[in-house]
Amino acid sequence: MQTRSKILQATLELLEAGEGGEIRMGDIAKRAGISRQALYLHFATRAELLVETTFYLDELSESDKRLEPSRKAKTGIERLEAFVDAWGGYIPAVYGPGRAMMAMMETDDEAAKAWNQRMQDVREGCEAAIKALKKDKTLSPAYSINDATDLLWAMLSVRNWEQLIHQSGWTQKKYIKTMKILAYNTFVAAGAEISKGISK
Amino acid sequence: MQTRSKILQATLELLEAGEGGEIRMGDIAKRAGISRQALYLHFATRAELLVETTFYLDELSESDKRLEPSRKAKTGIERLEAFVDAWGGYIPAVYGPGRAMMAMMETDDEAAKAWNQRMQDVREGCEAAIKALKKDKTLSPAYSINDATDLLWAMLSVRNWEQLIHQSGWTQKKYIKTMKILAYNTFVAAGAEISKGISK
DNA sequence: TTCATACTTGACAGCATGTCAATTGACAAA
DNA sequence: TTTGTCAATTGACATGCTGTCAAGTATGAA
Repeated sequence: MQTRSKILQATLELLEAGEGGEIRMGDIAKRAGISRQALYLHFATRAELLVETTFYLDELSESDKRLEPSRKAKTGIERLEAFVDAWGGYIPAVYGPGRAMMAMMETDDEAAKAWNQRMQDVREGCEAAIKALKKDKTLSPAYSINDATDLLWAMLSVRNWEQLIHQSGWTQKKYIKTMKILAYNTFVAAGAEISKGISK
Repeated sequence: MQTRSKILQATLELLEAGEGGEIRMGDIAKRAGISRQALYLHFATRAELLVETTFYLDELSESDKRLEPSRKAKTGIERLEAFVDAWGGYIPAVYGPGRAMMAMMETDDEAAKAWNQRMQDVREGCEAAIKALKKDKTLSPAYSINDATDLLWAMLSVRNWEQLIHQSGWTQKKYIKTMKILAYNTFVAAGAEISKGISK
């Protein structure tokens, strides 16, 4: 049972560092200090290994704890901001495995389903924030709940993060700060009281 | 010289239809009605073929003509809207080849450079629109020119379109309409006169 | 001592890209 | 008519990856 963890750990490390190109099964084996075949004793396919790696990552980083402030928020505005903080702050960690999974989506149905499931969870977070705004009557009248959810989901997508960080060279801090402003300006109805978190 | 066109046409057709998985060199050859090896007589690598296909597509759809209304716009606000119309309307056509190119970016430097170059062109379009707003003093004070450009670029990215159309199931019409509203609300300073184009 | 379990070693099939060499067929110029 | 060139064909092959298979090894428990 220890080998399994060694494999997952090695996979994670390679994916996080992984600038140049694809990570091969052989690379992971080497890093974990075992034979390539031993990988297949624990994970039937590359896709399965990647999926399990994302679950492993969730355990490691206690991803549900990150969402606590968002769930505890009193107002819709606070909830929106807390969610941007929580998920936006988690993206850098998911990005390694996520990139690999997204690359596999073209060819591998298994991987596609797994990744889409995880992204659906994020959508639910978006929806909860939007609904909290709606409940407070601070949701902008420009969008329905569904449209606002879709839009927020797209804004906070891994691809969008990738674009801003890697193509535009933004820092993580700038990303969070700007996404908060953007989310606020987009979804909070004009005239709603200004949240303290948004200062400047 | 005719074979070359047949190849490019076949590639385009396959990429446009291409729902299921990757398009192989053999598939393209079959579709074009020639041998797989003949492809390599015209294009050294798969990456090169894809790059040339995007240029071919530009010719076919007279992509520069699409941008004319944007360049001719009198006000910054009009220019922003026209640009969203032009590029947003072109995305469905680029998406087929684009998806293939983006998938190759992980592994192929050549493809990555070519696609990034094309996306850089889009960025210039974004920048021009933002600068036009700035010139009119209708750019929202929340963002610098660079940040606004990066943000608009991300909003109008192919990935964002993909997310909204394929994950959220939006129609193209809804996409254009909503992106216009979003761009307007985000980048146009409060108090600036309302453009006719944005009506409902 | 015996047996099961986890791992290793090495070979191999499948499948894609890209290369190479020999051949065919058409068309043009001497 | 002959010769040369050019585009395309055919078929074999190297490479590099994933995933499979079979046989062997080490460790620890019964």
